[in-house]
Amino acid sequence: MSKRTYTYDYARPALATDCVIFGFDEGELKLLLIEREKEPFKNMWTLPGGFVDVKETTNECALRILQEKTGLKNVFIEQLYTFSELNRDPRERVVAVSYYALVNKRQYEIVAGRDTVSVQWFPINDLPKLGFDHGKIVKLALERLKGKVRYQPIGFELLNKKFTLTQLQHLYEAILETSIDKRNFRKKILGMGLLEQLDEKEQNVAHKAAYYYSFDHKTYKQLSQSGFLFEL
Amino acid sequence: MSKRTYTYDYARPALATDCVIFGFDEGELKLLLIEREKEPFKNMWTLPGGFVDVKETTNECALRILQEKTGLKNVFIEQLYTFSELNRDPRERVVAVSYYALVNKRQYEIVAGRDTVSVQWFPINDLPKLGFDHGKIVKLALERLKGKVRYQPIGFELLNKKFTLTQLQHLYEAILETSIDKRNFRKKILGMGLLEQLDEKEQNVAHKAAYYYSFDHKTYKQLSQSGFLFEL
DNA sequence: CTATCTTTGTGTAATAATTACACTAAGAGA
DNA sequence: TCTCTTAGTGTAATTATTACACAAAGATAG
Repeated sequence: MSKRTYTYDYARPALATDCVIFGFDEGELKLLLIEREKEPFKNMWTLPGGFVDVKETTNECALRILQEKTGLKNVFIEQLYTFSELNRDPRERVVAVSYYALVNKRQYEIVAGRDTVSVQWFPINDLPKLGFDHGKIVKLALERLKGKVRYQPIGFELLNKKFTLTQLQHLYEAILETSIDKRNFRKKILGMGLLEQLDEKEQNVAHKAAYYYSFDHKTYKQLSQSGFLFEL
Repeated sequence: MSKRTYTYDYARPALATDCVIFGFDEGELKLLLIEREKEPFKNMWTLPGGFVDVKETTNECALRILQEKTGLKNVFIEQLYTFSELNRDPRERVVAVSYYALVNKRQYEIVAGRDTVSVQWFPINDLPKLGFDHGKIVKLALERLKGKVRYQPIGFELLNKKFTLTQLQHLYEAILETSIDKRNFRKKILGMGLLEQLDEKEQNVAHKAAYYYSFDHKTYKQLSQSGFLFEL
């Protein structure tokens, strides 16, 4: 492939995306980080990120890089914030559009891809020091997740399609960092009429088996169009 | 000034900012638009926007362009969303970081600046057709404003430092597109303890004069740090 | 100077939402 | 069959939200 260059009348910042990937496991919120293979921040942990191609949207870029570097595909992402401080990348001026992803950990194989030494889930309360300004991005993503999870049913992206009410409660407790009364939680979440109780129960548990439920996306879509607000 | 050019190994999108400017007057929410002097969209109404200089943050860029094109300075802005669709600008690939601004209309002189034929306030319910994808940006900004105004005291940016409770109520009614009960509104907003009643009343009104109030930013800061949530 | 007009400023009762709280049922394993 | 663990359930007390009407102020017009 022949090398070519691109010339403009004015200097342009490079444009990149970075992605904060949330998972949920063992009652804990986790973050997927990658260990960099190259400078800068070689062998340090960072968010997966990379440069935006001139023929893709930032959304497409975030999804592509997620797959290239971690093996994740078809995940739920939302734009978070655009970071444009002048020295956030030591190489040159890079403006980063950040995203957060909510991933069902069990559903995917994690693979260290291009430019990455390794990929690993970290508990949110035990993160390593991150390269670039990624600590700041993670902080903002957490705040956003906490705010959003209360009035939009996005938490379900972190669980299996079928889940028990206790799993769902633990998820909310982990994200919101509170404890929730079991009876009140069930009353409220079932009262919205958005969970469907399945005929199936947990298996291989050494105690009373819980029913599985699934989130009814179709009904939610209808209701939210007619002004209904999901609110926990 | 000699012309020079900038060369990179990979093609880069141009980076710009666009700003949705909200004002409030005569009980109505308004938007400040500019009429473009040049192609594309010559003589059409658009949001004030322009390209990011390689030595400024997008925040700085939005503030600079606001001043250059409309004369507004020192205004409250917040980042909204980054738009990166491939054909949003007919000239070339432009990624735009959008902002919204809340402006006290009375406090500033509006001046048509660089590249602008004229600048004008439009009622939010009677906007002209906008150039680029700016209609979409305005729609998102409105949604964001509606959501945010309920749990952050940002509405005050649209009013004078001293305002009457009726003015404040009308502001909320305009943004949220509802009507609010006067007594319940006052009970709630005064109950938060964030408004200070001044010794001054309205003047030159042909009816009972209302007391002026001001928002106590200092107390709000303290309270919000200790977990208090403004919520209307 | 009196009557009229407009808007301010105020309280209470009815209803709805949220919180606090404890025991039985199921089922695996010892 | 006993023990252990978690599932699943209702009610009363408290708090928040809603609905609603009239006297007081002050300018203006006659």
